[in-house]
This record gives sequence, structure tokens and C-alpha cells, in this order.
Amino acid sequence: MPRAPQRSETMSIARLAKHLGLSEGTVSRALNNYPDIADKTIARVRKAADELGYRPSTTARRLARGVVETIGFVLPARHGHQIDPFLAEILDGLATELALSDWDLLVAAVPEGHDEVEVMDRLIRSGKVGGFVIARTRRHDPRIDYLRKSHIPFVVQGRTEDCDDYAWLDIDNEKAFIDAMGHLVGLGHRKIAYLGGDPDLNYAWQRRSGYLSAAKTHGCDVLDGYLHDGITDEMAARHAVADLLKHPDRPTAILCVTDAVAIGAIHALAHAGITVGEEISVIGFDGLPMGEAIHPGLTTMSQASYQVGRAVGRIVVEQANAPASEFSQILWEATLTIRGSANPPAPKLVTNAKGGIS
Amino acid sequence: MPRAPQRSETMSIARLAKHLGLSEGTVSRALNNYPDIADKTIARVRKAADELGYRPSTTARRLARGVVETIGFVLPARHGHQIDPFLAEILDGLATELALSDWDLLVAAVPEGHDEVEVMDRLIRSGKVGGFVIARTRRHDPRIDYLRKSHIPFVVQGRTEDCDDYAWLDIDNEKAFIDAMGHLVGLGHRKIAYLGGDPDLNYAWQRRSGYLSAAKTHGCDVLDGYLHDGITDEMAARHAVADLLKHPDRPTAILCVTDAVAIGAIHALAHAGITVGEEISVIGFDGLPMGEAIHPGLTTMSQASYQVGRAVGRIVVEQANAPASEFSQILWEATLTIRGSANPPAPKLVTNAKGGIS
DNA sequence: ACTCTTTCCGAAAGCGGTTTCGGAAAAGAA
DNA sequence: TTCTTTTCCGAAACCGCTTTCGGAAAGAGT
Repeated sequence: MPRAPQRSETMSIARLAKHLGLSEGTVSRALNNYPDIADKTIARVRKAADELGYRPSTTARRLARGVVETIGFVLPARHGHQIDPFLAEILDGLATELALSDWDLLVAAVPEGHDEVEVMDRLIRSGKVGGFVIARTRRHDPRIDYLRKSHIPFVVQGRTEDCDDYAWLDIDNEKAFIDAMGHLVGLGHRKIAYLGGDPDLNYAWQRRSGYLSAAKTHGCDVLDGYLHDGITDEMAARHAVADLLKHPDRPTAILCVTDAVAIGAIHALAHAGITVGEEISVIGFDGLPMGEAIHPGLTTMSQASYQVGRAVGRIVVEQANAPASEFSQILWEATLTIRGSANPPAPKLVTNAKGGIS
Repeated sequence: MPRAPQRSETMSIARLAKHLGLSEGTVSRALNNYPDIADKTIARVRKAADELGYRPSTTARRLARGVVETIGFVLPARHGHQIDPFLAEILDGLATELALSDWDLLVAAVPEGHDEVEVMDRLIRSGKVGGFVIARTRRHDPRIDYLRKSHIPFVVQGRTEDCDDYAWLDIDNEKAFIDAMGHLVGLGHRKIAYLGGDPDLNYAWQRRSGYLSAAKTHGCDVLDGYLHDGITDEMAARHAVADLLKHPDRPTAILCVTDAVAIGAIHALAHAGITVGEEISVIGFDGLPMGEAIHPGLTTMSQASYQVGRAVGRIVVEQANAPASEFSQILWEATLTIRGSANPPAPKLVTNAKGGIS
């Protein structure tokens, strides 16, 4: 005799079946719409299940069916301290979408001393998740190398450099930055500097490429000292701006890889007594709400993070259901949000004067 | 004969046992440190398990053990559009801490047309979670009423008004705002206005109380029109500030329920041509990094969200392991972060003059 | 050499569902 | 009415792991 677990009073299919005078199998099939159960029986079972508040144990169901309707999301190791606000919104959208298909979202962190792939491997091997969504993609990403071999469905928010054998949804970062450059050039700027992020992260790389390619197209010289990489926080942004201000041929506009960097830049400029949006224009990327709260408002390229999360969720579930279909690979465009931080450059004659004239 | 599921090639305990020439039971007990297994057998099993990359299926384990090492977190219904940055950090800390005890974090959203308690109920009944962490607590919170009856472990970040029969961890919001007021009074302010949030949310209520109580203590009159409730976004903050500026007895300082509101207020003030930190001082609460990025830097009360998440995670696991121990109820203090937005009020003589003199 | 303990492992019964299979009862055909 | 189909449900075998129980093998005691 095994133990006598005295399982709690939760309503099980056994109890339900006894209550109805039916076999467990019949009840199960009734609840799962099998064609060989009489309609009135189905109705009767449904009713009783509702009344008794029966919910099949997902654990048991998973064991029997051998599938896990849970997708995993591994929080990127916190490089700084702060979680990306963009990620929070994606998570929200993801959870919302998954709920619609009755899937769950398992969020995991990477413990000190481990890496992301390790965490993902454990999640898969222990059968906790049946799919993955990953974000903050690197140009070449070991997580994706791993997932390719793992044969479980996954969708990438962003993409790697070689990305034709898996599903992804990305913002067209390159085009966005070409557009942003177009906007600045349209305003009359030619001397445009760039504050870029970690070039290993693919989005940063793509945006950088967009900047460079547009600069070439429009004949804007990227002077020595105009292009800064690795700007990932406030401090770095300030230093970079300080450098730019000392530049013999001071730029009239600064394009920034993210809103966070742009805000840092604006702060640094303001601190140096520069009127942002007049003496120097600034453009960011993200469309964070705080871009609206600062002064001047931040002109930026906005992306719909929440919607990205939802779309990614939809795709991953589709993929889990449709075994070997095509990989959906989707490119979304960012939209320009014009606020006060980017305007035509100050006319040359007054660049040396103190007060800027509009 | 049942189906022939041709289960995938995952290493199961059965295969491991066969490989070792042992019974499944023995292998299981060996891996779980039962005292009745020879040490060398344990070693042998461990080794083989490692080599073959065996990980027990958590699904099967759960079913057999009848426990679910997963805690649920229901994302608060998105009142606005944006997820609270504070929450994101808590989630991060929570996931990190849970990972240490091999627990999982299940994040759920509330689908349109449903409410949070419903979602929680489904998660419990279907056995997906074995505990909860909840945040954004209301003064009186239906989620907690529900959980009290549910007999599953849970920890609240924040607390309700009657809160002695469950575990919680809260910031001492009242004291924080008393301290903030003390700071302002110490700087010389007496005419201090307050921009409060949704008074149903307990933290907003507590902060409001702190403001009022300190105002009384220090003999600061809370004039008609000084106290604004329900300021939850940028727009509301701007309107409120506009009102304050029209006030016949204009306040010299504004205390704000959150950093977000404070930043909105600063923006509005700047827009109106007021020098923040000279003509009018502003204090916020949260310690968001963006408070550092704006100009002037936001003086604020900081709370360590990530640490809150970790602590809450630790508590909920403890509680799940120690059946009927005491409820831990913890109060943390926020710390004052002084930046540029709060300074002594401008001397009376020059309040009518144009340029502020330091 | 022969009990009495210990030590260590196998057998087997679940956990709560799902799914295949076969067959009794009901319905249709002859 | 009798034979053939259908319709509908019960029986039973898992899913992969845990845990109790009993007993064979090995060591200890005399």
C-alpha cells in the first residue's frame, strides 16, 4: 500500500464522475468534445462541472497529453540595474495574448554565475516550458543557436544576422534611422552626430547602419568624433556629449540609439547651457512616455511595444500548434513622433552669439 | 491497448533505471537523498543522471507529490497604457529569488472583460500555481479577501487597511512623506501643496496621510486648493500645477505622490517659466533613474524595488514551506535622495521680481 | 553454524487526467 | 421479428515520478 495522501478536497474528475454516475473516461471525453458522447450527456457533464467548480488539473493533463502549454521568457541579465521599460510592455502584451489561447507565461531570471542558455536548457529538460520568446537579440546570439537545435517552437523579438530559419518579429531599425536622418536633413541639418549603443546588440547595430547609410546618401560627413558607440547609460551619454561640444566642428544635431540615451544627452546639453531644439537638435528612439515629460519634448521614433508582445505571443502559439509550417518573419516600421527637441539648425550667422534667435 | 504515443526521446527515469539495472523507485530515492540507499549507489545514480542529462519531469513530479512550486503574479489591469516601472523591477527581483529555491514565476495578464480575482481563481483551481504575490494593493482589496479564504500561501507587496492576518512587505509610505515634509520644512518651506494619486490605492492614501499629518505637526496650513487627489498621469499633473500657479497664495513647494507625477509637475512648471528648485521646489517618490536625467535632478524618496521583489520572493517560499508559522510583516523605509529640485524658498522680498536670486 | 539485526533495494499503488478499444444497448433495415 | 448498424459509454492502459512496505542479502552476536 502506498501512502495515504489524503489529497485536499479539490474537485477531481473522479469525484465528478462518481457524482454523475459515469466513468472518468466518459467525463473526460465529454468535456473535451469527443464526437462519441451523446449531446445530452455532454450537457449534463458540463453543467455538473460548472456547478461543482471543476477544473481539470493542468499537471495531470500535461502528463497524460505530453504537451506543455507554457512559454518561457528569460529576463536578460541585468547589465545595469534597471529593467528595460520596453521589455515590461512586451511582457504585458505577451501575457495578454497567451491568456487568449490558454497558454501560460513563465518568467525566469538568470541567477548569478549562470548564463541564459543554461537556464533555458533546464526549463526545457525539466519540461516546464514548451516554447520560448526571446528578446534583446544580439548580432550573433547563442540562445538562438541553442534553440535551433532544441526543436521547440520559439519566436524572437528582433533577429540575428542570419535569421532565415526561425520566426521573428523585428522593428525595421535601419529604416527607422534612415528616416530619422531624413527628417534631420529635411530640417536642414548636415552635421549630425550619433550616440550608439552596444554594437553586439543587433538593434543597436542596425540603427548604426541606418545612420551611416543615410549619412552617405545625403552627403553628410561623419566626421571623426561624430560616431560614439557603447553608450548604454546616462553617464556615458554625458561624456559623449561633452566630447561633441568640444568638437572643432560642432554638430547641429545628435541622433541617439534610444530615448534613454537621448534624455541623457538632452540633460547634458541643458547642463552645458545649450538650448536643445534650437542650438542643437536631438532625436531618440522608443517612444517612451517620459520623452513627453521632459522639456523640450523628445522627438523620437516610436515603436508599439505592447503590440509587439501580443504579436509575438500569437506567433509562438501558432507555431506550437502548426508543426512545420513556414516561419513568420515580420518587419514593423517605427513612426516618427515629432516634439520639440528637433528643429531646423540655428542660422550660421548667429552660431557664435549668446542667445539663440529662432 | 492505449495509444502508442511514441514519446519523444527525452531521458526518463525509466530509461535511466534500465540503463543502471536498477528499479525506478530506487533511482528516484537515490536522487532524492533517501537514507535507505547505499552511498555508492547514490553516487552511481548521480553520475549516470548527470552524464545522460536526466532531469525529472516537473509535471510528473508535481502530480506525484501534489505540490506546485510555482508562484503566480497577476499583472495589474493596465489602467493607462504603461506598466509601472516599479513593477518591472519587482518582477525581476522576484524571479531571481524564486530561482534560488527552484520555484517558478508564472505571470498572468487579465483578459479584457475579466477581473483579477477570476484570473487568480482559475490559476489556483487548475493547479497552475501554489502561491501568489500581489502588488498595487488597494486600501480594501478584493484579491486579498479572496486569498484569505483560499488557504494558499501569498505575500503582499504593500498592504490593505486591515492587514494583520497575512504576510506583507510594505514601504513606510506615511513616514516617508512625513520625512519629505520635514525636509521641506527644514529648508524653510511652509506653503506646501500636494499632488496625490488614486486614494483607493493604499500607498497613495498612506502618502497623503503622511503629508497631512506632517503639515499639522509643523503648522503648515493646507489651504484650499493645495491638496489634489487622483493625479495619475502627465495631463492631470499639468492641470493641477496650472491650478496651483493661479492660487492666490501660491505654494513654494509641491510634494508629489510619485516620480512620474513629479516629473509632470516639473515639466508644467518649466513650461510656465517657473524655475524649479528656486521659485518652487518639487519632491517625488520612487527613485526612478529618470529622476536623475531631468533638469533639475529630482529630489525624491527612493525605494529599492528590486530588493523588495527579492524579499517578497523569499517570504512567499518560506511560507509555502513552513505551514502555519507567523506571518512576516515587514516595513521598509524609503531614503531621501537629494538632487536639485528642492531648495530653500526664494526670499520673500523678491517673489515679485522677475529673475530669482539664489 | 545459526539466529537476530541492519542495510539496501524491488514491487506496486497511486497522483489526476487522456485515449484506444470493444461491446451492450438502441435504432434501422429487411 | 430478426439481423445489422450506429450510437454511446465503460474498461483499462498509460504519462513519469514518488513513496510505502516487505523481504532478500549481508553483517553481527553467541
